[in-house]
Amino acid sequence: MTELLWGRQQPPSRGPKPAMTLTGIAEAAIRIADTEGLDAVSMQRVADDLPVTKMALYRYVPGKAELVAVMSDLAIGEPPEHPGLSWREALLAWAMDLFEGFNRHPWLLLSTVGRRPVGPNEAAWLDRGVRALTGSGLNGTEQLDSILVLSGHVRTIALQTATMPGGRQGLTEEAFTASFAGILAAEADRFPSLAAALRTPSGQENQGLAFGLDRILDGLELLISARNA
Amino acid sequence: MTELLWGRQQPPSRGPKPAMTLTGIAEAAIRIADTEGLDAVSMQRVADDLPVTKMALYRYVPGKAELVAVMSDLAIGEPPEHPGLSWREALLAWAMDLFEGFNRHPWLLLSTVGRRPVGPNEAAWLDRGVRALTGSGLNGTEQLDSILVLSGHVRTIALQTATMPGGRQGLTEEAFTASFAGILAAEADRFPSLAAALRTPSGQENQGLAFGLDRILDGLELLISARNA
DNA sequence: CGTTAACTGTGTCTGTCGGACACAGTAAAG
DNA sequence: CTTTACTGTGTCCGACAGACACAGTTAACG
Repeated sequence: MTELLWGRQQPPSRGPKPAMTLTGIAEAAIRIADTEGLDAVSMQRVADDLPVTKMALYRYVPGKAELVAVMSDLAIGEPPEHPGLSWREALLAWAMDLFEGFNRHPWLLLSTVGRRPVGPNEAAWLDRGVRALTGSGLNGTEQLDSILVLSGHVRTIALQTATMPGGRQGLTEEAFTASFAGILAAEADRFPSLAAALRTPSGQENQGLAFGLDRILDGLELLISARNA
Repeated sequence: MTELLWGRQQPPSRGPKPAMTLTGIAEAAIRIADTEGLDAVSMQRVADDLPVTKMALYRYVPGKAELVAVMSDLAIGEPPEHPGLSWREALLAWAMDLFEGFNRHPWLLLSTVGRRPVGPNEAAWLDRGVRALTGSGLNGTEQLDSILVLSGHVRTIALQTATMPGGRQGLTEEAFTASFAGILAAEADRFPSLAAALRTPSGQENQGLAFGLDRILDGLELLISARNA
């Protein structure tokens, strides 16, 4: 798995030249996932697009899980550079870039859940995040935990706002809030606090993202200030 | 879907008495998911455990997605009560309870991703969370966004630490960090900040959970203090 | 320059999955 | 006692991941 992700495969000397490349296969899979959703990515479907038979793919990829891992790392790509920013500005830009990446490929929210091998691009993202906190007074574990909180929040908001192609996410944002409001109007007495909170008009777009990032960064700033005092 | 979740189904008058109940089916599915993982929950598998034929289940549930929704809401259960706490203590307890719930049923981390209909128990959790912030000076949207940040962080940490039965999560925590460290040792020059951060010894268990919760709650306290000033 | 060995792409097959559909048995309403 | 609605069941289908054997192709080696 890690060998595939990091490109640690020596090219074979004998035998016919491979007609495809691993990245080519992954790019085809990404194209399908972008337009039709992650559920539409099957070995058969990817093979049809290349076009090649399904079993030919297994010469390049041990299984579907590995293909998803490769296409995920390829899709997130390298993190953008933002030189000359303070740690707070850099972390904010990092989080917004990550949010944009999740919006560009919403299926990443589904394919990158749980413990899994880290690919080179994901490692680069982690490196960029940690780099913003070097010299802040936080130790390495705290630096990693900080960007974990940030990325977790970005994921949370992206999952709520993203629209998945292919109907994996059956409800649109409006349908969701509408059905939620309807249920809660009928059961408002059972959930008084929640019903009251839902009565206040929601703010602008992506308010939840900015709100959480501001709170997290405020909390980090408090800790960093205490460390440097 | 919502009708099922909220028990809005009038019992039929004519015909034979149903031999099963929706909750009985969901409990069987929960038992399977707890011991063998979410992937082991198939219509056939649930039917075999009851025991009944697969198609009999479709008399109670329109499809598998609905079954998963029902079993998820049933598994998370009602939130524990913690009377007489400050808003910060109450939110902390709420987050820890949620973390415990995710640890009791790790498959909830997989079955409750993305926009989906809210069940009665999940609504109760939201209500308890929001209740802690009533009277804090935050408006309804901010209250909801606050518990969203907290629950998102709990999810993030639970996903990293939880061990899924059935091998859905192929890597143990040790195997993951070991492979990660191995890769990064070989490519330390490409990711210097990340490599440096990983060199510091990791702290005690669940440090990431406490770290993030402290930062988020600190940030919230800052905002609440500003509002009340 | 042949021979051989390794590698490629392919076709066939199996087991599992969710789900559609028709059918027979059963129990309550009229 | 008939009708009607509901139950559980058996059969069937298409899609899926993947195992396996096989034929064609190309580079290394004698």
